[in-house]
Amino acid sequence: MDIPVKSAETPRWERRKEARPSELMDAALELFVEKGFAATRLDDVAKRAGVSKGTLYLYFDSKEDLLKAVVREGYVARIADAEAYARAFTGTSAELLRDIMGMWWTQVGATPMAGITKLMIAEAGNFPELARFYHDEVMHRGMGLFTYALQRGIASGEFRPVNLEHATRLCCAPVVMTMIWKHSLGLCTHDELVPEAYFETHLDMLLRGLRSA
Amino acid sequence: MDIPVKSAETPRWERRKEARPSELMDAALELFVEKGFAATRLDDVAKRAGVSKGTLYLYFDSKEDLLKAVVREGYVARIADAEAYARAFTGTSAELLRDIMGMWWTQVGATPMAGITKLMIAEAGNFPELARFYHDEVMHRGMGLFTYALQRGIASGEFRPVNLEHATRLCCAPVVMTMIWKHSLGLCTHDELVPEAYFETHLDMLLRGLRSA
Amino acid sequence: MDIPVKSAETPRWERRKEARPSELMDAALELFVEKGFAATRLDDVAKRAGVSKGTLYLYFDSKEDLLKAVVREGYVARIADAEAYARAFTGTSAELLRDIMGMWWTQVGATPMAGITKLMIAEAGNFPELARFYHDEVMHRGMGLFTYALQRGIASGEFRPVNLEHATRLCCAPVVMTMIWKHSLGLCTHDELVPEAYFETHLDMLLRGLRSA
Amino acid sequence: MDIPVKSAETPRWERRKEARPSELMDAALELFVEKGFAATRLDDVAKRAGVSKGTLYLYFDSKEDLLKAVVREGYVARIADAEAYARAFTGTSAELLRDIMGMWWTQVGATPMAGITKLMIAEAGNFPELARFYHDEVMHRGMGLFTYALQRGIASGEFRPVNLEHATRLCCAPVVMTMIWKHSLGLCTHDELVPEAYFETHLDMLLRGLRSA
DNA sequence: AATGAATGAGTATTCATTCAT
DNA sequence: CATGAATGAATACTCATTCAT
Repeated sequence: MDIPVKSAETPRWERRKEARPSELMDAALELFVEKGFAATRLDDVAKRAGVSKGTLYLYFDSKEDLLKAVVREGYVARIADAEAYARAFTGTSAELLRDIMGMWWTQVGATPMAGITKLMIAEAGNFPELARFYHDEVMHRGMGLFTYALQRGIASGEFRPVNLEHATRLCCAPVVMTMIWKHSLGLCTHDELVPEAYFETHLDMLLRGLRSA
Repeated sequence: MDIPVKSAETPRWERRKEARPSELMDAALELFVEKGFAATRLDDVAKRAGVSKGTLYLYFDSKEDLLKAVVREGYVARIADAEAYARAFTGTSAELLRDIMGMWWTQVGATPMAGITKLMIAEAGNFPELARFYHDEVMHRGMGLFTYALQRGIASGEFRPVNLEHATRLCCAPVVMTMIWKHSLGLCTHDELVPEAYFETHLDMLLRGLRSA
Repeated sequence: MDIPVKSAETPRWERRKEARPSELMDAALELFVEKGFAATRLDDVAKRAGVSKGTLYLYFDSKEDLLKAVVREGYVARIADAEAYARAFTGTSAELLRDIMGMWWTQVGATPMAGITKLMIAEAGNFPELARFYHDEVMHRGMGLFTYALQRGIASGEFRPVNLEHATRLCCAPVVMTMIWKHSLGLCTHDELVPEAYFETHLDMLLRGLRSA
Repeated sequence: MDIPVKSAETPRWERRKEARPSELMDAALELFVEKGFAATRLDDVAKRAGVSKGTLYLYFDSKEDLLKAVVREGYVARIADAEAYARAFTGTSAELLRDIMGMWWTQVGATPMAGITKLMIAEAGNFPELARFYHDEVMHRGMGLFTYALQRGIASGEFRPVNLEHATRLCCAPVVMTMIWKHSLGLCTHDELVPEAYFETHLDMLLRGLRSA
């Protein structure tokens, strides 16, 4: 049994109990988004996080469990923040729509986490339970924010009465599409699209469409 | 992929010889869309098409080749038809927008082929070449139809001048999102959404936003 | 994609659909007996049977399934034969005992299958379902043969009345022990023991103990 | 394996310091016997002993070393006691046989240590050196006790002359089998067998078989 | 053309062992 | 002494691909 000589500067490992899970989830997020669930090797996740493969299993029961953690961790807090913001908002509903959309893009759409949406779309068929969680806790609640703003504007007479379900989706679709696009087909083109400007146009058109009278 | 010339007599057991490739692609399409590329087993594709796994390799060089064929097959001729339709159109640009959207939904969005879009989004990262093909030959040309209609309306004074790139995307986003939704998260809920009605609202809002003056 | 040049004399594989399962079970029996269940690698089983690891999975669902097949296959037919023999036997009960014991040793004890007994003892804790099968279908039925002979001898007055349960076990124990011994501790000594002679002594002593009056 | 000298004062938390090795061996014995060597996880051994996995390595060099310690520990002194008892015995040889068998069962067979026999049978193939130790120091010496009693009885004319090797094994087989049974297949049935009564029958039959004249 | 038995590279997962704290 | 986070070698199992029939 040979005991390897340890070099002074590279300890074989280091205790990181608290930091590990999020380091691992960060690494996993990047790879899952880039390659998809199946094509991501746990070896690579571990390597990117700078640990051995075995270490992954100290924190997550399985590859699927890791995916779940990434998805759950990524979103929920952010949505709750936005809900609180909306409830406390006192300006016009048009401003509220603009703010929600802006926060969504800044805090999610422009971050690596936007890839989660693409991921969930790709894997919904393979993880029905997770898909339902994502649908209920992320998509539905996220869309609820827009429904709230629209309803608020209609109630105040700021907007004309419209089908809420439809209008909600019309608010979200361009944002979601942009997030998805960035992580899929957008990878193979050199888009000139500036999301912020695009969303300005979106809001402009939308508000014209919602204007009462 | 050479498809053999069919001999003059057609004994019963040979009946389907030239139908094989598309039967296989149909089976593959369903499974790729449902499970994703990696999670689809060629065993299952073959079983669904009622042939043995070996037979797949008579028609396709590899799993990847099958995916490419499925994607390429999916869009053949349809866009060209729509392009011809648009060029020949003589009504208002609003009507043209409505027609293009309607055809797109009817001929693609409402068919299993809508799943290809989801598929490409999921696999774009792993098959850049295929993604580029899909982007250039399908998405870009498809979006070009809307750009054409918008440009036509602006030129005629029917629409106010808007950023064409942005407006094009705003036209498409709700349709693409609906196609994707149907094949992913939509699977785990019982949506009440009626696409046709939704697109009516979409057009209504859009045209209000485009109205000149 | 390089296609390897095939050498004339070693086809990469050969169709053996009928013969495969028993070839694989033979190989597995040897290794399971020699090394135990856990220490046997399926790679080695495959190699010993002259096939690839994947081929194993064409015939058996899992390592555990392979073990079950080996155990089931090994025994049941032999027991049924012996039961038929006993029922049809017309000589003295002492002769029947001797014959049963002789057949048991010749057809099982002296063959590699004796190792299954050792295997089941080692793995009973890990495969309760299999252990129960073995207990019910092999041990219990095997012991039943001796019970039958003893009962027959007592009924005819050839043997004195004895506790049947105890006597049955006393008949079997030396035979089972010899089988187990051969495949465990016996491996590390150079036993002079000649099983046939030992069983002669066993029968001689046993029959003295059973003699009526 | 060095057991550190215990310091004079014994604070409460140190109380068990010198008991550790045997607590660990007790835990290991139970698990090795129940699951076999390979299927026993050191994590579980440590948990059952109420220590961390690392602690195991303070006392034992490896899993194999632990097994060796468990086996060696199991028999210590007991055989020597029985040998002394036999040498000093002054009654009939039949009584001596009964006593030896009774002590063996009471002090070993009926205790968890009986499981060691099963363990060695299961693992003899994988640990030849340990198997040889167990064979020489336990089985052979244990059987020697019966050989001694038999020889004594033949010399005194109490027993008829028999093949000593054979008779010794015939004495032991039912006892060993009962120990093994209890820890393997016996686990999956509700045996009515009362070992003490069974051994009475065994001795009765045996002595009838040994009776001179 | 079609089959399906056989292959073997690829990967998720386990667990004995190490060692900084 | 004791801990438990970290390691990485080992292995069961999967599945795209091949090719004799």
